[in-house]
Amino acid sequence: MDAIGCQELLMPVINPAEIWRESGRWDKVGEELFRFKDRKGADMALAMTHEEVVTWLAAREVRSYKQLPQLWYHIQTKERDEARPKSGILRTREFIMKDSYSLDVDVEAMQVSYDKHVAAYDRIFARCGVRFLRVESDNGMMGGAVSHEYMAPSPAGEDEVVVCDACGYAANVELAVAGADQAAGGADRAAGGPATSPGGEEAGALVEVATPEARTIDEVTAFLGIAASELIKCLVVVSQERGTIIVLVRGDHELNELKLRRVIGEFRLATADEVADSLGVGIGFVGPVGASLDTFADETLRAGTYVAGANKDGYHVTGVTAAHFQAEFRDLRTVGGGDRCPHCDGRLQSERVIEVGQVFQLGTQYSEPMNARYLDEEGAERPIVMGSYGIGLARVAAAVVEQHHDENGIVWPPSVAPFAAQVLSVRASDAGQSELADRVYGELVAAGFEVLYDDRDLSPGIKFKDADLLGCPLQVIVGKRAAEGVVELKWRATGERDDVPVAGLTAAVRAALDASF
RNA sequence: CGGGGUGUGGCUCAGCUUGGUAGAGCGCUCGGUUCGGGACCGAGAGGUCGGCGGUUCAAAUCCGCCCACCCCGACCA
Repeated sequence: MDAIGCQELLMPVINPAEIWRESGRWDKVGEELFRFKDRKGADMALAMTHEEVVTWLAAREVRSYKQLPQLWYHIQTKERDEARPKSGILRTREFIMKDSYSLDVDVEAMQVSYDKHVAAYDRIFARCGVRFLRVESDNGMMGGAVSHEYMAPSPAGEDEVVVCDACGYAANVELAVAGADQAAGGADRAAGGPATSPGGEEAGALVEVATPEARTIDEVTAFLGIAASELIKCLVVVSQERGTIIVLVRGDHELNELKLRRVIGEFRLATADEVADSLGVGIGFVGPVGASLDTFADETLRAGTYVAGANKDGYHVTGVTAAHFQAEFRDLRTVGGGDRCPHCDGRLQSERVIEVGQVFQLGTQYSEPMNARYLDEEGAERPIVMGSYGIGLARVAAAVVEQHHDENGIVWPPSVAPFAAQVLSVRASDAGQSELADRVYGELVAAGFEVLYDDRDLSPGIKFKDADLLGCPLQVIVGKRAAEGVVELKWRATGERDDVPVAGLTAAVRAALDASF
């Protein structure tokens, strides 16, 4: 952060509600924001992130374009009232974040600050030993336009991304798009299947078929002997802004609620009663053809011929194409492994990941409402253009451990190891060993290394196992050759050991750590 | 908020089905032996069985309510 010109600040955890009201997030973020009242009854919040504080500060400090750009960062506790803290240290209600903020004169300048952060983050994660993907992401409640997430592949992760190994396209499944892929769709099924109409894209004949008691995708595919990809999945949702509407995705696809939310705003699934009231049909037999509600369909359904609910209890219709119903086509489905890359002919792979960082181009999302403005060269007042950039420290630690361990425990990369080395005496009850171990520990500390010392009088097996478990990059073992002034230097990562005279130990440790960078 | 699970020495758990004097392993204490990859022998200490109420001659065990924690989902920068 310092290397790209950031200044470190310390910002308050306790925020007056006022600044959160100014930014609009007091009402927008909901229960995730910890709120309380002070003794005077004034609303307060525990900051979950610091855009408001930064913008408030910028509004008071920045007057002129000559003061820009500014890059500010801090490393601090953040608070979020998570609905369900889980996964060890991956999702907690109190956590430490490094976050920084850029203040610029315009979008082009902000892009420069953004690119600086991307470059710095690439270096930071590489140095921490984290294998990561930088993926396109959703901005969530942050607002703004462009956003990327830093994702560390790990089965322990809570997020999922898709990656094209041909062109490098990578995106969070929350917003990933897939290329058109006719092959998997209903249209190209071999003729003769019940879903295929001879006319292809033209509106062929609709045929009503009795499908008693076949409501779910599984039941209908089993009953008709067709693939799920030949069905239209028909969901009825209630939107705050648009009322009750129909949403269509292909039978083998999943609705991406985030994508739909971007189209229709907040929504929930309709209850069976609501479906019956608005369409007069049971929930398993709803279809787009002849339905009286506004309809949104996933792009995939533009092509192909499908089976869909007949809006009549106990019946489905076959031969349904896009020409048979009125709908607004949008990208609404969740992309997964095996889908076609939107940018090339490659296939997408999906991967579980730990989100370790995220960068946002905020634009004037905060500076406009909070009046953070400057005078440009012409003397015109303009809003500051902002970016924000976060790294979850505990998550980095978790990702490092998930990616660097073996059957014996953690294998810390030297850059992030809590201690560079662990000194242990094999037999603490042996005066010679203890004295030498004390001396070695003292010398290493004096030489500026962070050292952990296991001087417990326990059996050697326990001490070796514990040292491996803790995973310091180097172990200095003071044992049977103590009398000769020789100790053993062991590399945790490889298990490689060298006997080293105490006189050369400090130099050997320094050389070993230098070599690992 | 919905679904599932678990609460028994410090820790991990058995016992509950079929009610009848509360157990094991690890850890801990003391003595002795051992000592380069989680040693061994011997002797000990340690539990209102999550809480409240009920059934019963008798409840860790059966019933009801409550509490806490864990997992899955919803949710989530």
